[in-house]
Amino acid sequence: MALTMSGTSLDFPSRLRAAGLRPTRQRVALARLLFAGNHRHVTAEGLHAEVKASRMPVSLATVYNTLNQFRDAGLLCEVVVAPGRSYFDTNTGHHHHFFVEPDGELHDFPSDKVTIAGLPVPPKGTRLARVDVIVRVRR
Amino acid sequence: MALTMSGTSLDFPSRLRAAGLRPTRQRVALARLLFAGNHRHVTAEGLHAEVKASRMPVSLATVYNTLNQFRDAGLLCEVVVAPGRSYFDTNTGHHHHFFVEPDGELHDFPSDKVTIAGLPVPPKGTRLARVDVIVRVRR
DNA sequence: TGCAGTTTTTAGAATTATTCTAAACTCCTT
DNA sequence: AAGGAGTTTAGAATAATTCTAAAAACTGCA
Ligand SMILES: [Mn+2]
Ligand SMILES: [Mn+2]
Ligand SMILES: [Zn+2]
Ligand SMILES: [Zn+2]
Repeated sequence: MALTMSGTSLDFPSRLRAAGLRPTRQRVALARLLFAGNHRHVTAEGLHAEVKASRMPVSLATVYNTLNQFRDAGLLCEVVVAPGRSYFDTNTGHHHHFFVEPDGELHDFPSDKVTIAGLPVPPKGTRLARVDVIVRVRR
Repeated sequence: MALTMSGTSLDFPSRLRAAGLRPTRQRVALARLLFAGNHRHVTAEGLHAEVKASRMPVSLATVYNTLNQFRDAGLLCEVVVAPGRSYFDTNTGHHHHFFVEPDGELHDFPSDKVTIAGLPVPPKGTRLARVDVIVRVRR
């Protein structure tokens, strides 16, 4: 019995190939930082600082490229909470966020306990893509 | 009987003074564009383009300054929907938004018909500031 | 109405987050 | 191993926003 988390494996090269991405050293290094443990909310700068501290540094341009590719491949989603502050979120399931100001921390909360009733129908000619709820809290 | 909308006046100098801001020509011009009609969602660039088309152009720096001051004074609120895209909203009451991608249009919908139940309590040491709901729709 | 003092405006430089460019490098198939 | 497509990278470029500091305008008071 392999030591894996339910539903995910630590074989990042395979997971990247399955997502249609070549498992390069850089992408595997970033995938490990992102997907080896609990769900995370990272900024490009933050992830770059982390990977720079490792034995296998990656350029900032590659961090941006990779985060965008992971998002486009559905491995991440992007959460915009403040002007010029965009987080990449390893939790791609339905959930919502607490945003703690002024620290800028972002915390998940499950959407299955939350009920949103009475949403109006989308404007003519559009269809629903996603509902984001951001609960802004202050210290 | 004066020709005013319920609850607001078109005497922008007075409204600015009431908000603690000197009624300069630039601020009055921008206030007229923002508050003379229905509620609006504007970007700094968009508002700058509008005022440039008038007889009384205003520098882009002043548009930014003024939008930030109006927001700080409670005359506007700021809505962030996409990376690098922040809207200033003349509707400062409780309400939520449709965001139409890829156009970038933002539409209000009233929050009084919407019920959000089951929100978890804010993290220890924080208290609720605001709940933003963004309904993302696509053409 | 004229001044003085303060606030505001402005052009342009600076900053920040992000994307682009194009040359060097790596991965994968044969 | 070679070839070619895909990827990485440093550095330049772009876009949104803020900062700087000098000029202009507002306001209260003479
Ligand atoms: Mn992006
Ligand atoms: Mn701002
Ligand atoms: Zn999340
Ligand atoms: Zn609105």
